[in-house]
Amino acid sequence: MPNLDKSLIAGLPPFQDLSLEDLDFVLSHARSVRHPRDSVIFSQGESAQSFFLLLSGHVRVVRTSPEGDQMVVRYINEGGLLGIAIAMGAPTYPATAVAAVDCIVLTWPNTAWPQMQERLPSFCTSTFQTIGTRLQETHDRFLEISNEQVEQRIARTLLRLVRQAGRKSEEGIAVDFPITRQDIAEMTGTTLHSVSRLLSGWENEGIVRNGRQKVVVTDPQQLTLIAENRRARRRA
Amino acid sequence: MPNLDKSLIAGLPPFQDLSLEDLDFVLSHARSVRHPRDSVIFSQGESAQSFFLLLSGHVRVVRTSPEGDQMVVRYINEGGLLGIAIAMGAPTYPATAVAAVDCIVLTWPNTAWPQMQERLPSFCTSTFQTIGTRLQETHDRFLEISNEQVEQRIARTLLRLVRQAGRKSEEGIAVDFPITRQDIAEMTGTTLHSVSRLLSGWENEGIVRNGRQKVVVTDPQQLTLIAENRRARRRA
DNA sequence: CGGCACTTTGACAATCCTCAAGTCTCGTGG
DNA sequence: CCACGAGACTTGAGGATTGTCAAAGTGCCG
Repeated sequence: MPNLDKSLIAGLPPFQDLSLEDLDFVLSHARSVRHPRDSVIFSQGESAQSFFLLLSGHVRVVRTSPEGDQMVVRYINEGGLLGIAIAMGAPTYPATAVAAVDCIVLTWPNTAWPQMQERLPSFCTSTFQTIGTRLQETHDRFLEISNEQVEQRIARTLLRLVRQAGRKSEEGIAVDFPITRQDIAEMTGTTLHSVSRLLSGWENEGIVRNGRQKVVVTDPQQLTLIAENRRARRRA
Repeated sequence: MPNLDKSLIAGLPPFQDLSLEDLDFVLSHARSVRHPRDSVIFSQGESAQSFFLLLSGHVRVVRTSPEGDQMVVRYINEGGLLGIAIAMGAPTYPATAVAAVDCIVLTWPNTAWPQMQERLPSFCTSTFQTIGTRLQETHDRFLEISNEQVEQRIARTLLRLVRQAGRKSEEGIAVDFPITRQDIAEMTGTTLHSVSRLLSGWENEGIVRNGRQKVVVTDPQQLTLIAENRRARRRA
C-alpha cells in the first residue's frame, strides 16, 4: 500500500476539520489511481465495488437509457465525489464516469464505507449534502429544459460550466477541459447542430470564442442576458 | 402529545424491523397533522423546520423557478417521506408540497433528526436510499424529456402514475388522486393543450378514459407500445 | 343555477430537428 | 516531415412537431 500524503485531502470539503489520525484512517483504505483521458472509471450497470474522490482532473458522468440515448449528467471537478452508489444503497453504478482529461482518483473499496460512516459523521453529512445539491441542480435543469428555449438553455449551461470549471485566459473564461458540441447538446437536450449554430452566432457577436473541443466565454454579461431572454433584439 | 399507535408506522420501509421501543421513540417526537385537500404542507424557500411522512393521501411536490415556471417534481404516496431537507443539509425546502387529497401527515421537528439518525441507522439508510432512488428517477425523466417526443413522454408518465398510484376500477386502472391536464403537462415539460389533445385521441382509440381531473388507463399494453414508440401506424 | 376552473378544439406559426454535404483540425504512421 | 484519415465542426434546406393564441364547451361546488 503506497503511503498517501494527508495534504492531498486535508481541507477538501468532505474531510474538512478532520484530525490527523482520522485523515490517516481515511487514506489507509484508499488507493490513488491514474486514469488517462477518455478512460472509463466505472460503468453504468456495473456492480458498485468502490467509491471515488477526484484528486485532479475532470470527469464526465454519462447516463444511457435502455434505448441507447445518452445525457451528460454532470462534470465532476477536483475534490468532488463520484461513484457514491453505496451512499444511496444502489447495488450498481447508475451512470458511467469517463475521464475528460488525465485524472488522479482516490479509490475506496465499498467495504470501507461503513467504517468511515461510523467514525466520520462529518464526512457522512458532507456526502449527503453533495447528493442533495446534485438532486436540486438536476431539478433546476429539468425546469430549464421544460420551459426555456434552446438558446437560453445553452447560455445557462455555458455559464454554469465556466462558473464551476472556468479558467481565466487572455480572451476570457475558458471551460477547463475539452468539451464537444455533442457534449453540450447532451447536457441541454438538443442536437449538436443547434449548439454549433448558436455558438457560431455568438462568436460573430463577440460573446464567445470557439475552437475544437473548446469554448471561451468572452462576454459573460451578454450571455447572462441571453440566458434570461432579455437580449436586445437587433435589426436584420 | 397525543398517543400515536405503533401500528401506524410499523412495517413501513423507513421503520421496518424496528423494536417496539424504537417505534415508541420515533412516535414520541412526532405529531400527526391533517392537511385538507389543496392545502400547503410546506413551501419552497421556507426555512425547513420539520420533516414528514405521509400516513395517508397523496402529495404533489412542485418546484418553481425564479422566472415563475413550475414543474411537478413528483407525487408522494402513502408511506413516503417528504420535506427531508435536513437529510440533505438544506436550510430551506427546495420545493412546495401540496395535499392532492385530504392527507394525514406525521410531522417531526428537525431537532429529532440527529437522535433518530444516531439511534436508528436503518431508518437513516432507508432515507438515503429514498433520496438516491429519487435522484435516479429524475435523471430518467431528464433522459425522456431530452430524447423523446411529447406523445411518448405522456404515455410513460401515465404508466408511472398508474403503476405507483393506480387503483383498479371497472374500466381499468385509475390514477388514485385528482390530476389535471396542467399537472401532467408540468410533469412532462409540455402544455396542457398537447396533453388534452393526446388524451382525447387515446380515448377515441380506447386506450384511456378521461374525466375532469381524472384519467383511467384501460389498455396499458397499448400505452406501453406508444411509450416505446412502437405503435402500429394507422392510415388516415 | 351561476360562476369558476378545467377541458376541448381549431388555426397558425415558429422553433428546432432531420438530412445532407461539406470543411477543418489533429494525431498517427509512413 | 508530410500525407492521410477520423473525428469534430459548420452550414443549408426543408419540414414536422408542438407551442401559441383564441374561443367555446363542460362539469362541479356552493
